[in-house]
Amino acid sequence: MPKQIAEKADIVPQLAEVFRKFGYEGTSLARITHATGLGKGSLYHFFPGGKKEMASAVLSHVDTWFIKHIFTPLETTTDPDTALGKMYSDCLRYFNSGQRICLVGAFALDDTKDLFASQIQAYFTRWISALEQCLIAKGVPAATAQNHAAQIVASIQGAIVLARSTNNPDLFEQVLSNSQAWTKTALSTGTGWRP
Amino acid sequence: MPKQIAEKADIVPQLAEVFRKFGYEGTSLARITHATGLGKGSLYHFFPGGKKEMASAVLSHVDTWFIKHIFTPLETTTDPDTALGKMYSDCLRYFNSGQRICLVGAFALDDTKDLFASQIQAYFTRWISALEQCLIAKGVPAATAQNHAAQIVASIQGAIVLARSTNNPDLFEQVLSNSQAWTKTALSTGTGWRP
DNA sequence: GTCTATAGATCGATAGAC
DNA sequence: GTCTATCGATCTATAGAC
Repeated sequence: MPKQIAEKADIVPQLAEVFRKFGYEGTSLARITHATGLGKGSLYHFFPGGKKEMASAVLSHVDTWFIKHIFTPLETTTDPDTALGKMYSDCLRYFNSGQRICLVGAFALDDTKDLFASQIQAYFTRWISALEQCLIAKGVPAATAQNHAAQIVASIQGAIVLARSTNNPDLFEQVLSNSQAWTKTALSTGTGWRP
Repeated sequence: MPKQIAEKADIVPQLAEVFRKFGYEGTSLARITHATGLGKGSLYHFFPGGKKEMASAVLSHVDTWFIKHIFTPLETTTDPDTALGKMYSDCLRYFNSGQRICLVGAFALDDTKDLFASQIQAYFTRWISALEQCLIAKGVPAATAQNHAAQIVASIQGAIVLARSTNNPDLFEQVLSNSQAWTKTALSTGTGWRP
């Protein structure tokens, strides 16, 4: 018989989906109790800091996932092309072709940003930096690698917006596919890396 | 002496900044009354539909601005390069180097999207379509023009996220500058439009 | 056209029984 | 650890005086 006792590790992913769906302000404790099946008493037992601590735990959970599956592989790979391909395919699955938003990016777009500024900043600077290292390993000049890394991350974030707005997951895959092709072929054009 | 009577045309831009700052859910009527100096009675006089009608009016206002300054020039120009340059510079100013968000894009990232689905979809499909026409006029093959148009719009939307997240407006300008350079030079590389 | 007063619901958070 | 009951604040929206 399964234990009746909830665990933080089980709750956080459920919280994540609620925050994803309604945003930080739109997420009420009533919606959380409904989604998790836990009363407010239980929630405040796990998260004494209330809603803010719940959202912060979700951001940390997201960050941990990206560190493991995206950032570290990019930073430590000896096969940049494969690492890049893995990033694109992992992002495609994680963001479910743009139907699942990036919570960190969404929080950045209103004053929720101020509540979680350091977590949001750390996530994106790490992503861009990891990608930059991988591009340098691939042979991109160090002077422009950061530019291109930012370009790629921006494309992914924007692709989520477009796919949701137009209700067209194909648009997400299209933008990522273009971005990937551009990254892949840019080094083999004779004149070297171009913007 | 200026008339004491408020006009919708004066209120909507003020509403826009409130929705931009706090998002749809985070925008309360109390915050709106504070920002506009108008009581609830006045607000409901102009917007009988309440908060939802206010947000809808803001989206229409944004859409009208983009139709005039961005979409129509792209669609009707006989000088594609100049039109593209104007789009980039207008976006740079409008989004204030990423410090001012795209309200349409922000609304698309949570369930607010469902409330304004048709307005959000119309905005982005028009933007991509206008850009596609301009790229075709520039000589980009019709088969790939839509892809590249989506890529550019995604970059701009993502650049807002990045600039805000990293608290670095330079990143916005960097991504837009890269995107522009890529668009500008892609046709003059001998092998034609890539990727 | 603008205001205040207020309704009725819901908000985040707490207290205390079990 | 989980629940219900409840607090005070805030929410959107309305009513009605001026």
